[in-house]
Amino acid sequence: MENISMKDVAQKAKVSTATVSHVINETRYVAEETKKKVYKAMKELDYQPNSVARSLRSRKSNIIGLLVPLVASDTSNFFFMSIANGIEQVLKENGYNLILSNSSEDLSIEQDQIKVFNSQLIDGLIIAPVDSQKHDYKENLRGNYPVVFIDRQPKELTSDTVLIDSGAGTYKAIELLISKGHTKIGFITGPLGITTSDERLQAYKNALKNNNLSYDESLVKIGSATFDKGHSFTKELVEETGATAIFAANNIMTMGAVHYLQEKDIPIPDKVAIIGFDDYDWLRITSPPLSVVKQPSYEMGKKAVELLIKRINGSKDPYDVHRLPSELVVRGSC
Amino acid sequence: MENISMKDVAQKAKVSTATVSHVINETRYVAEETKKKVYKAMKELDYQPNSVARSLRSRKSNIIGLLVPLVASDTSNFFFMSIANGIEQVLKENGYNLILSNSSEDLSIEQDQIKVFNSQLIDGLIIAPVDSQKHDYKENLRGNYPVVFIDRQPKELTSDTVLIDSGAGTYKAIELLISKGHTKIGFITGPLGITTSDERLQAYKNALKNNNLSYDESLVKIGSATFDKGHSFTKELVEETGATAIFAANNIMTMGAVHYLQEKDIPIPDKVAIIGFDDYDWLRITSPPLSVVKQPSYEMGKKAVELLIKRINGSKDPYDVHRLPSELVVRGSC
DNA sequence: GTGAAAGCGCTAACAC
DNA sequence: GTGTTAGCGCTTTCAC
Repeated sequence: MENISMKDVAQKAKVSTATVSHVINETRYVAEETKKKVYKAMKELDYQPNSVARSLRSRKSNIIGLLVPLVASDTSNFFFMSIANGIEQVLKENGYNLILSNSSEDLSIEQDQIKVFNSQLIDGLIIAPVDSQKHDYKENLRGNYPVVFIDRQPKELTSDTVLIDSGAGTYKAIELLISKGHTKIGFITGPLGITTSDERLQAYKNALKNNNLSYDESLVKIGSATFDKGHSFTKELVEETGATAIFAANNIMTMGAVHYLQEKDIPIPDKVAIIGFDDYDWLRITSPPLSVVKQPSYEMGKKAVELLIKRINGSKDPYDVHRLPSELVVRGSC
Repeated sequence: MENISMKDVAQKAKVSTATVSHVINETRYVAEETKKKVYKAMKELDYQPNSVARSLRSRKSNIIGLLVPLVASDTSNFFFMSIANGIEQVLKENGYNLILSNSSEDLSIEQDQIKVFNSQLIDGLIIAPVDSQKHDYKENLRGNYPVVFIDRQPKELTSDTVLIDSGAGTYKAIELLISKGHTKIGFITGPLGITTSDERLQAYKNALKNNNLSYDESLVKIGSATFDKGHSFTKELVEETGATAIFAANNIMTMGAVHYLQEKDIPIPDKVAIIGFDDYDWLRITSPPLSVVKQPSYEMGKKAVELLIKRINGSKDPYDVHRLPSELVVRGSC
């Protein structure tokens, strides 16, 4: 199939390409009669505007990049995919499209993907950085497009950032467990060094301190964020450390923890209470239904898009960090 | 920040833009000395090639579109997101990028999104069509890029198609239930008319027939694919129709069904056996762990990409329908 | 072994 | 109200 260009339309409608362009973009007045001719020619030729040429000329692609750290495991992706979904929705309403890209939680892959984005393809980037604390993103992110960081706070404030205050939800969860009389509360987390993990552990410590409980290192288990680690950490905490309550600081380890308790027929919450992280439908089907700290992922995506579009439209406001509240959802497991 | 173009690099390196281009793309011989000069200039200027200009000129964007029908509910997306993940992975290995787009399971939104793609932006499209049986995609999909259909078979074979033979897994599941002595097997499904649902229902009927069980319409519940429908259908089947086994034909209704059984403390599988659809980590945490029909979503994404890239590279083979096998994973719930 | 220059399809400044 | 035309940054043909 041959490609129809604006020139073809212009010829057929007996007008100039400028007129065709202005009809399409409604960017200057065109007489009704002329418009009609142009529309007719477009229809007859089945004209499809070439968005690449348009982007080149207008220096605007209407495409937004999203770079998230998905790992192979089936479940850890839910959170970011949920965000992606929210972002996609809001972008569409604003006439933008989404390029989804995956850093696989690997810094060098992330840098490669950023290089792809730097080649003038996108109007803006939303990124959940792999290594927000040690790595300096200023060096890589020097494409001439605005950037919004999500979920993890970069060490320097060089862009707008949207975070979830997961500390607050964690703090409430731990306090709830304490109020129910638990003194040995196990804390299971993925690797430290990303802001979300650090924040949750800090909230755990604070809650203990403010309630006159001493911090016991043996109750804190740190390892890769996997189902199996969630499982084995819970086993250790319950069997060896004598924990009567478990807090899991991410969704996949939550599942591993629940799995262990159900497998051993340990009564929840009578023998061991548990509070998990992230709220998904599947948590409703455990028995009893799981209490969780819920993160507003959709809202985070939405907020990120709003900030990004504001920047694309030229805002020069000082960079801002937005914190969305996390919420403690109390169900039967504690 | 000013934009550095190839011209700047050429000037700095005292060569022509042609040479710079050939150095970057390794598309004709360039003397080592010259190459070095060019690389040096690129580095010093921090040159980022403009992929939009490249696409315009070379008529190749290295971008693939993916159009999937996600709906708002948190869980129904897992399947397609899992596919997206697989696709993204394989594309990256081949130097392509992914534009993710969402039809929201709505035909008119889908057509709008296809129009966006038709504007010469993408080199190929992978689509899980909303309405594969009634709607004729030939009319919309006339961009000059190859297309691969996934998950749902379009009524006419106008493109390569990758499907999962979910009928085979369903058949095995129903036969297993029959072999355990069940004669009243409830079947819960989302709306018919999409090939996957139709295929699963047909397999159910076939399994009954081949085992000399009569088909009882009151055991088949058809409705929107939601958690709550899965819940209420199961309730009706167990309380009113007297079903002793449940087969749920998609993942979200599976969850609703399990939720009902656990809520009512109905012993699984002693009182009611259940087999669900799609295999995710969270199914391991139900008690007992759920038996499911597992779909190879990653493999489907991978196969779709392979077919698409073959077409992009000019293959003129006749269109092909690939069927990937589904698998019955037997755990404790039946 | 390298350069000059046309042109991909569009937008927008300038002209009338 | 509309047309002419330069040029976005790159690839590629033709020339030497």
